[in-house]
Formats: sequence, structure tokens, C-alpha cells
Amino acid sequence: MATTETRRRADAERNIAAILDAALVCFTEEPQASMAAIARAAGVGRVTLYAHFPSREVLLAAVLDRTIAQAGEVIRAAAPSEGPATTALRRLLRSSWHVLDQHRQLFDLAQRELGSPNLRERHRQVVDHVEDLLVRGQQEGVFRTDLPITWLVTTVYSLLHAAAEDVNTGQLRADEAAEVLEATLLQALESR
Amino acid sequence: MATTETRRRADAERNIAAILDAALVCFTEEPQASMAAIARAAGVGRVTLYAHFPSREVLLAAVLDRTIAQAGEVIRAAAPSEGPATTALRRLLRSSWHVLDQHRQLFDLAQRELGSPNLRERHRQVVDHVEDLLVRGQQEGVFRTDLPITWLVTTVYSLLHAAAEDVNTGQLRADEAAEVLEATLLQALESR
DNA sequence: GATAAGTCGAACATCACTGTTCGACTTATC
DNA sequence: GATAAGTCGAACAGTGATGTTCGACTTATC
Repeated sequence: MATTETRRRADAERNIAAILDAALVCFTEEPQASMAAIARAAGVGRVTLYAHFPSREVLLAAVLDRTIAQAGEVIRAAAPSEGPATTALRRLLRSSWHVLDQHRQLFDLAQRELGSPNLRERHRQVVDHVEDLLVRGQQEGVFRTDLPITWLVTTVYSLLHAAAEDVNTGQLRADEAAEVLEATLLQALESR
Repeated sequence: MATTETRRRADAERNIAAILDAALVCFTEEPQASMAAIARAAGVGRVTLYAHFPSREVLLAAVLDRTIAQAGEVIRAAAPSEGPATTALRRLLRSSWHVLDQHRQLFDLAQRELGSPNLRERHRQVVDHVEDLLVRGQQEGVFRTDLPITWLVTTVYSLLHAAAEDVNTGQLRADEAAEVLEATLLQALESR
């Protein structure tokens, strides 16, 4: 698939994966994480890190790409355009609140550090799935129409993120998160 | 009130106020704002900044203290323990969503940069007002009781912050914010 | 209008992070 | 088991932030 010139060795491949894993964790839990800290977390020398990702910017972009791809897959798997909007939203929350939150946090970071105009495109592709679902719910008459649609999207992402944070700080159990989110969001979005 | 040894000169007093104003803005819109940037924003030399606030840490603490005090006053002015819980929440949102958001953001920053155990106390004093109000609403039977109270508090702060951010990015007009927040929160919290 | 208080720019030391180079070493791969 | 690919520590230069010091200057205050 990705063979530029010579094939990569197996251990290099493993290290790259370890670095991306570690970088995702580091970036999301501490946005200013240094390259040294990421290398340490990945169990890899700093030089090796730079061998694969020539700059912090490149690494961040790589992590972002990978997370966007994952988010895309997870959303597609939840089939947000199938069945009634409420049950579709339920499915989406159950399967992907965590991935969507990572995506959101990385996007915030990338926007600050890369100041990206083209980035917005890729972000849209993920956000739009949620927006489409909400619009569909409005057309079905189950979601409220008295507020701007952008605000409804914001509401979903905002509570998603809040739940993820509460899980991180131990205020909420991970297995409760989807349930609590569902109960809160469905009622908040419901049409009267 | 605060005369340690000799009285401060009027221009010094003015500069301190300008610095605190500028620091609040800088910290909330860019958490890693440098001391040089803050000094520039305050229209003051870097040395003057250090003359009044010997370190970044001290400055942040001062900004935090001031914001907590403001938040306390604003909340007290909204009389959250008077009248029905729903109208009290309405009053609180109308008068103080902006201040409460600044408080939240500064608290996040302070928690990261100062790693504060004692800070939590001061934070509590502000958060508790919201929590008390929510508990009161539960007792009155108007707010839902099927979710952890901590999550309800999180919901309020999270949407507060989301609205503030949407105002910052121009997605929401400042004069709409309170209304939109009110519509979303009252429905999300409502008991069935 | 004298004096103390305050401001400010320039320059300094220190520190942490970024990214790079080197050379020795290890390990996958054929 | 030879070779190329990959790892790694040490050491380097560059940058940008934090605090500090100095000395000249301005400005409240009595």
C-alpha cells in the first residue's frame, strides 16, 4: 500500500505505531507535551522519533490524520443515516463518544498549533455526519427546531467532551458515560 | 484596606489594573500567553509587569482571585436561592454566563499550571452555588433526579463554556447566548 | 520644586525545547 | 551470516521564554 522506495522493517513499523499511540495519549492529556516526553512514553529514543517524524508539526498532523480516519470508520459503522434519528443518535453515542472526543481535542490543538485553513475541510467531514443526523431528526419532527443547528451540533460535541473529561477525572465511570450522555442529549434536543 | 507599608502611587494602581485586565484577556484567549505578550497588551514595559507580579505564577493567581471575587459577587447578585429554581437559574444565566465561563477557563489553566490542591477550595465556593441551585430544583421536583448531580453541574458549565466559545468564533451572537443557553439547559435538566 | 516612587529599555544568565549530526551498536531480512 | 536498515545516547546550535539587574528617565505627591 505505502511503499515509497524500500520496504520498512518490521520493528520500524512497530515503533511508528507505538509513537502514534503514545502521541495521541500525550497530546490529548497534555497539549504542550514535548517531543522528549512523547518519545519516552512510546519507549523509544528521541532520535528515533525524529527519524520517523521530522518535526512536531508533522507528528501532530499524522496523529490527526489517523484519528480522523478512525473517527470516520466508527461513524460509518454506526450508520447514522439509517433508521429513526433518535435511535441512530443512540447508536452513535454508544459506539463513538470516546473517539469523537479525541477527534475534537486534537482538532482544537491542531487549530491552535497549525492554524489550519485546509484542516477545516477534514474536520467538516466528521462534524457533518452529526449535523446531517440532527437535521434529519428535525425533518422527522423529533428534534427541536427553535435553535440554530450549529448550536445543536455544539451541544452534542460539548457534552461529549464534558463526559470524556468527567471520566478522566474519575467523576464518571466509563461504562456510565454513554448512558448519561444519551439521557441528557436526547432530552435536550427533543422537540416539543 | 491594603496598605502594607507605604501607599501605592496612582499610576502604579492604574497599571496594576491594566495588567490584570490584559492578563485576563490573554490567559482566556491563549493559555500559553507569554509575560512579554501580556505586558504589551497592557501597554506596559516587561520590567513594570515583573515589578508588580514577581512571577507568572503570582500573576495567574492574582487574576484568578480577582475573577473568583467577581464571579462571587455576580452570583450573589442573581440571588440563586430566592424564588423558584427555574427562574433562579434563568436569572443566573442571564446575568453571569460570561463571568462563569471566564472563571471556568481560568480554573482549568490554574489547575494545569499550578497543580492546585488548595485551589479546589476556592473553586468549590463558586461551583457550589450552581450545585445548590440544582439540588433545590430537584427538591422542588422541577429538575431531573435520574442522573448524578455532579453530571448536572458539569452539563451547566460545559454548555456555558460552549456558548462562550461560539460567541468568540462568531457562530453565536452575544445577545443570543443567554437565551439559547436557557432554552437548552432548562429542557435538558427538566424533570419528567 | 524636591523627593521618593514608578517606569522602561537594554542587557544578562538560565532553562527547556527543537531539530541535527555523529558514531557505535543492534536487529530484521535475504 | 552478511548487509542494510534501524536504534540510541551524547553532544551541538538555535530559539524563545523567564526572571533579574542596571542606570537613566518621568511623574505623582507633599
